[in-house]
Amino acid sequence: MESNFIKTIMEEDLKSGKVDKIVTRFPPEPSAYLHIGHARAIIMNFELADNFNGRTNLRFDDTNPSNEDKSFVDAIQRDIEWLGYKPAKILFGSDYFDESYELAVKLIRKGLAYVCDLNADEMREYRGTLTTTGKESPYRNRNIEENLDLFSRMKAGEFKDGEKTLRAKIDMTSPNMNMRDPVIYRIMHTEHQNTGNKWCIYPMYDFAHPIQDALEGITHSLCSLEYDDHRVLYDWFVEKCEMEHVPHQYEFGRLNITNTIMSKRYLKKLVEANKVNGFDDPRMPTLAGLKRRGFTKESIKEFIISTGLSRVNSTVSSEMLENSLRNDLNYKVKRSHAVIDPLKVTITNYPEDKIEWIEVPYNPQNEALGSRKIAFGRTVYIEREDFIEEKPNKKWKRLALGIEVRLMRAYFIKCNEVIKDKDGNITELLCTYDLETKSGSGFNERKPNGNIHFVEATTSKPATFNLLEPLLIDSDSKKDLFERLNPNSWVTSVGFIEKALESTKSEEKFQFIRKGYFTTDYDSSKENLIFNRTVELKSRFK
RNA sequence: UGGGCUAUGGCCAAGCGGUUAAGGCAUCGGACUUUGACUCCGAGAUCGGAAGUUCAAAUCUUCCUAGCCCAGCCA
Repeated sequence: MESNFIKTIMEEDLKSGKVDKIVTRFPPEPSAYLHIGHARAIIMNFELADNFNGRTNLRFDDTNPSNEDKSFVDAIQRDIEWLGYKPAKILFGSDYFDESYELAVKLIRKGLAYVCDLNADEMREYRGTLTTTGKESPYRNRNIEENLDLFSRMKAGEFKDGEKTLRAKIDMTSPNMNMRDPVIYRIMHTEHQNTGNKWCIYPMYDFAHPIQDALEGITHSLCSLEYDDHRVLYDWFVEKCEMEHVPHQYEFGRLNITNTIMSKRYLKKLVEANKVNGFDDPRMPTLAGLKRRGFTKESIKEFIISTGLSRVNSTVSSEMLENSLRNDLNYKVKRSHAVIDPLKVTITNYPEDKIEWIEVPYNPQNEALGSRKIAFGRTVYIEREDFIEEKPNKKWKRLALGIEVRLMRAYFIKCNEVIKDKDGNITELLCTYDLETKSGSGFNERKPNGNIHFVEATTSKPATFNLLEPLLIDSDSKKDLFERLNPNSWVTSVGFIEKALESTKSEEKFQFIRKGYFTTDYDSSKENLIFNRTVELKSRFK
């Protein structure tokens, strides 16, 4: 990882002796699946700590049972494991409910917290606005005994939701809204995924988080920019609760990607409205979706690292993510032949029943991947887009009427005739091949007008290709999300793959030559082959 | 005169008073090529603006401008 401001801070803290070990934590709220934006937080927390031989905890931030669900904690754990990280500890905010209750009592005893009877509307009024100060709650000066009594009765369930809150007594005139007597405990008669019905009061994030960090010995508590002005509150709680260990919060900018929805709320809406097939739909920017689509953990790490870390909310172009996948897979993966949109070609001068098997390395740039044989015969399929009747210009490096191209790893073929149906659609090409031009023969008399890939008709296997594009197409507006959806985000095409791939297994990755990187989908089987196009190849054409 | 944060090529991002201002993505040239892929060469910024401090400033100061965040009993 290259230099960034947090890494610099850690180096300095280690050097000055402020800390002797870096301890970070990743604190997701289990209220949805993790997305690529979270990957920045995960990867930075783990990599930074690891860089200094420190450690990282996973702590589920489950202080609001109305949002959270066990299924999400499981999904989050799977994703982190997939990325290859092992938390030093797996914890829950709810593990600290007893301690935080005691600390709240401590604040009351110190005269720094009070039970408030204002309802939500009243509290909003009393809070003031961005430009006007707030005014003190009439309950602000209850005596300590009364506060203690009321708070224990809140805990005991004597009051209804919203009837009372516990608030920190700070400063209603502070220009920082967070300091205007923030609520630290609210009443919620809601069952918790971890603690069941033990509690009916739950701590707020601003109170719970610093305490948990302190209790856990976190040294560098990383979060996103919007918590910047919560930091004084964070420090206030650590100080007033007299925490032995003093953690520090550092904020970094969020990562956005062009054409990508990065909001939990929207992702949930897409799933709930059935606009996608669940959180792991291959079009989703969730880690689970990216995995299914074919992204590797290595590519995601490279992307995050290469994107850096700063105090700017950045929007990186999606090409950068795609590039990281291509870089990772280029030498790593088999390169095979697949025809996604087939056009039948008959080689009229090739024997009727003959099939030739030609030995071809899987990846000429990585011999370790071995080789297989590809078939050639009288009938083959090429990509429909690789043929045009009349060669439009000298740049056209594919087939055309009267033009000769090389079928990769096989022979030169020349197109002599185009067969069309009554609507004028091309249904078949009649070509001739030249025996002398066999690949590897050293034939050098003529140059073909390009090289195109193909698949032999009788030996190839039918396959479905999922051609995935961004879910979001309309970048410029603040329009409703559903109006910005790309109607072509998932186009399906039926074509053929070479025989050697017929036993491919779920998640196996390939480069289909000239067509892009593909991954065998979870639902694929030998009888029903399905591939997801992860990304296309780069192209200078067009 | 609410408060906080940010500003380096199209997009990210190093840089922390003295370097020809790293690198990646994108773009544009060119070489190579049985993938219009890969690879390889080559091209581009004086650092939001204005003043100031200094022998010397992207790096320090001041003012200005623009953008983002904050008025949940969400996180």
